Amino acid sequence: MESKLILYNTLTRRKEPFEPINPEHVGMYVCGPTVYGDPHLGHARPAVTFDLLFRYLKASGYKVRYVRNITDVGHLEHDADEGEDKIAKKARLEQLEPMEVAHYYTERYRHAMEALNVLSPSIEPCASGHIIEQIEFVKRILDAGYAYISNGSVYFDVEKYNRDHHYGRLSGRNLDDIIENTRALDGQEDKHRSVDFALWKKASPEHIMRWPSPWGDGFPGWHMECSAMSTKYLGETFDIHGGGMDLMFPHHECEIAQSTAALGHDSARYWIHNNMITINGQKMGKSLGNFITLEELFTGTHRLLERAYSPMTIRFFVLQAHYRSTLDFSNEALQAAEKGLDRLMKGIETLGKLKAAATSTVDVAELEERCRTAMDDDLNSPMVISALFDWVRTINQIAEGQQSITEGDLDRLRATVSRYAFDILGLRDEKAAGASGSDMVPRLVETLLDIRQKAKAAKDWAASDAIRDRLTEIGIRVKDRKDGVDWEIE
RNA sequence: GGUCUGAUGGCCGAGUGGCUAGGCAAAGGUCUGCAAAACCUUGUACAGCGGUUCGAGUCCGCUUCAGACCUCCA
Repeated sequence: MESKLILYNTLTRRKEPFEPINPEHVGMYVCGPTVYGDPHLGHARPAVTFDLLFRYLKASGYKVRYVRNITDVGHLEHDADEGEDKIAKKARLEQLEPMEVAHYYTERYRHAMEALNVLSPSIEPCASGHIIEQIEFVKRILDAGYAYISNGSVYFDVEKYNRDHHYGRLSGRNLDDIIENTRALDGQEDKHRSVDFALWKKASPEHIMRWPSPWGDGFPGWHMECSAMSTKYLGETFDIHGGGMDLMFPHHECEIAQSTAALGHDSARYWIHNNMITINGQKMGKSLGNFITLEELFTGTHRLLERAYSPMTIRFFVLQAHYRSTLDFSNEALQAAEKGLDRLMKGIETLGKLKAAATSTVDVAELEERCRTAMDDDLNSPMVISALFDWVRTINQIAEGQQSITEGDLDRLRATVSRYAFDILGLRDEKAAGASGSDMVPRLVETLLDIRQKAKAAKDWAASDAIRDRLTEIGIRVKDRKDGVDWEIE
């Protein structure tokens, strides 16, 4: 397994060569969605980013076990309704069983992911299905002496932990700063200190989602599921832990503390964080009221949207920026992405129709080399796209007869383009996919074009143009080449 | 206030010491019976000031501005 992949590790704040624990296998855990609302543009970023990593690792020959959780237990709601679980709250408002809500939004999430051509992870565990594992994990932390029981809840003793380890090493904080700057919240009188966080929370009588535990009826704290489920499916040490940058603190910091307390060491070796999507330079967020759901994006039904954008446009838009940069949303940027993607897909269609020649004037190996180097350098998908665009130009030049390519080179070029555009970037030719199923249309078009060619040969421009105009009307663009005619669906 | 990012041409967005990123938009041209498509050409972009260096968008310092996290958040 020869790989030169370099990944930026948030833990060390630098790019490091990726070396899996087991040379053949990679274990990867990514924080998935909380299923109490529709998936939005923000969900697309980590989903596509880690899909890219998943795809690239697989394409590089690794056997990858990719675990992405579904948070269906809900987190605590601190603002309006004290201590009420988010999903329970939603359920109460919509008069549904909490699991009904979770199931509904899980399905919505999966459909959106499918539309974005995000591969299904190897395992998609939900928190509610792993209560036992979470209770066991809490017990281990208690046994290790880094937690305390208080009035039916279990809290992590951050101060004690920090005496033996460094609480804040992922996010670059130290405990004194955190203590100084932590806002005092209501309803936390059971905690010894404000920085302590809940491992298990006692359920109030009206709390719907509850499970029995050694400490009484309650529910797991919101950092617990990731520690418990990653350990269960990937082991006590695994390769990659991913998620959005906003989860770095406190979520991932607490995960590290929990694992270190229970296991004696951090479980993940490479911590990878994707940056946020912004709207007019501002973070997209529920509280800001400026978030756009994926459904709204696909249908164009949001006041900020000039029109609908296809799932592939969104995917391409995300891939055109490096995952560690913020990506600013705008109609203009999305429309540019849409046109760019169109150009790329048309280039690939043209590639499929190229004819081989006796000699090559192009260096096919260059593309593979550029793409691999770019991906190896911390998943630089914009550079891959840039290389592909350069080759679209070359492909068009070949189609125009300005350059030539041999049969062998053509095969290699097709394989490389397909590998990077489809297998690794995960793009999909939506138009071609929509038109497939029957070859009636192509045959019909070609028949008409044959007639037109005869008319052209006879200089019957009226007939020739009539055929072309009628085809244009129904969305088929006729392209006269040097040595014949080509066409494409508009 | 603490911690941490970032500021690139009309727009989006790569690039971390010297070599054209790329896309979109714009202008001119080529090809064509006319178109379309495609191709070619065109932009003295790196927030400001100072420093290091033979050489800086790229390193260092300061300034200004913006954003994120510190509270649920992808």
